Amino acid sequence: MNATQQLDGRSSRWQVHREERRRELISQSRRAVHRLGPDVSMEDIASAAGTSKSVFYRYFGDKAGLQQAVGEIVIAQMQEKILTAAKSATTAKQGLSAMVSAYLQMAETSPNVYVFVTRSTDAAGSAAAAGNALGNFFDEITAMITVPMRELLGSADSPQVMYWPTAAIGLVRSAGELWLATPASPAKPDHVAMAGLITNWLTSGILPDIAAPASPTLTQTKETA
Amino acid sequence: MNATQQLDGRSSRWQVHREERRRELISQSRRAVHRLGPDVSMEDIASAAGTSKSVFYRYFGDKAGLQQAVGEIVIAQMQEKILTAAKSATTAKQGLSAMVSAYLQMAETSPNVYVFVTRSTDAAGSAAAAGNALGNFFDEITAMITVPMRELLGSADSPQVMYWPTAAIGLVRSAGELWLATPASPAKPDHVAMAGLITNWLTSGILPDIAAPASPTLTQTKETA
DNA sequence: CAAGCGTACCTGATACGCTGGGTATCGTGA
DNA sequence: TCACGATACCCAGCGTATCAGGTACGCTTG
Repeated sequence: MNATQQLDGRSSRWQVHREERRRELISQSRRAVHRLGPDVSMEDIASAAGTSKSVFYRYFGDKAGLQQAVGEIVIAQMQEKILTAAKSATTAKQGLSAMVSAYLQMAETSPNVYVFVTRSTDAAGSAAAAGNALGNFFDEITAMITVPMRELLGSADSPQVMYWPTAAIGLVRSAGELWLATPASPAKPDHVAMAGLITNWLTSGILPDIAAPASPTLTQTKETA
Repeated sequence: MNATQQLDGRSSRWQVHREERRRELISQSRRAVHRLGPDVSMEDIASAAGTSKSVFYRYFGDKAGLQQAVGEIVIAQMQEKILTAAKSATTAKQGLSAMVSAYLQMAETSPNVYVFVTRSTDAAGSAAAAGNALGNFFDEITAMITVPMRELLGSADSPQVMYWPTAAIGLVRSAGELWLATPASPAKPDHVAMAGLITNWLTSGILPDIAAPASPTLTQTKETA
């Protein structure tokens, strides 16, 4: 019971060390995944970090914990970028565009880390848990949409607030991953153009593109305007 | 060289049997996954089908092969439902709505099978292959949107045709899985309402819901009208 | 033409290798 | 003494190898 006190010098001495070490382990993991791919084993991650598995299991519990820890770092960096962009944004659409752009940039920075962080690691069980515990990674991103949207709409439990943020993330994710996997070519949109396309699809849907079969340049212009 | 002929009756006599058996194994697998969850081992599937692993590996190569085989059956059933609904559809939006509805119904029929079929089984490797080889399951569904869309727009390689179908599937998938995982409550939209919401988001985006914070009923009406 | 043997292929089962996640044991340093 | 960290270990699960049957086909031969 006195263990809850944590006032023992022999305990508190480790606190700072643990936090520091944890950050270091996460950073090393990120590098290892970036180099070795999203399917790295815990053992390979550990040895790439110059230590052994037991350390990682002590710090993160299991592999899902490590994925989540790395994911939080990645999200934090993304969030930072979004917040600076949001300062100059006036409309909700501009804020959304900033998020899409940040998402693409995150995935682009290291596809391996992106996949690693994104995979849900099952962990859950039989039924439809796949949708619910969607890895906690997307949950955090979803919250970044849900919160502003809720105060924009007022109603807290409308189907829009309940489902649209998740739906939007799904669209961004799918389109982004395909874009990421597409080999470079003249036809491939660049980062900005892709973010514009996606943002327009989210806000206005596909009908405008059907009604007026505009050139991609036109569509892109519509976004930046 | 005469081995390429393959006219030997000792070989050909198995053709019909193999096809029949294969269908039976897929059907048994579907049942087994439905009962035992999406994480069933090959051994459990085999014993549930009254046989042993070796048969399954002979017929499907590996687990990914089995997943794909089951997936094709599921897609075929879904496609059948869509085609009948598409006969009475006149606008592209109605066709889209039919697809969304069919997708939701498919997932709803057996969440376990849905998850089993949906999971990509990695199989791919290091880089951004996750987006490209998205399991072949979503690829087939994507094609169901791409083909009509291409002839509607004319241009075959516009970014819209390249990316929107995948993006749309991503939206449907995310929203559908969250909807599936949501416990039943008065606030939860039913099948039809959810399909209407999703279809509207795909065609018109979220702006209409923001500009006029309509009640869900209104939004739903807009779709059925 | 018909009996019979060899052939091609399928079936189902068990045993095994291997990888990878997660745990328990034990030595070590402040 | 206590947390740390490395090694050894366990276990599940995928995929492979091997083996003993079983049955229709087809070619040969009397």
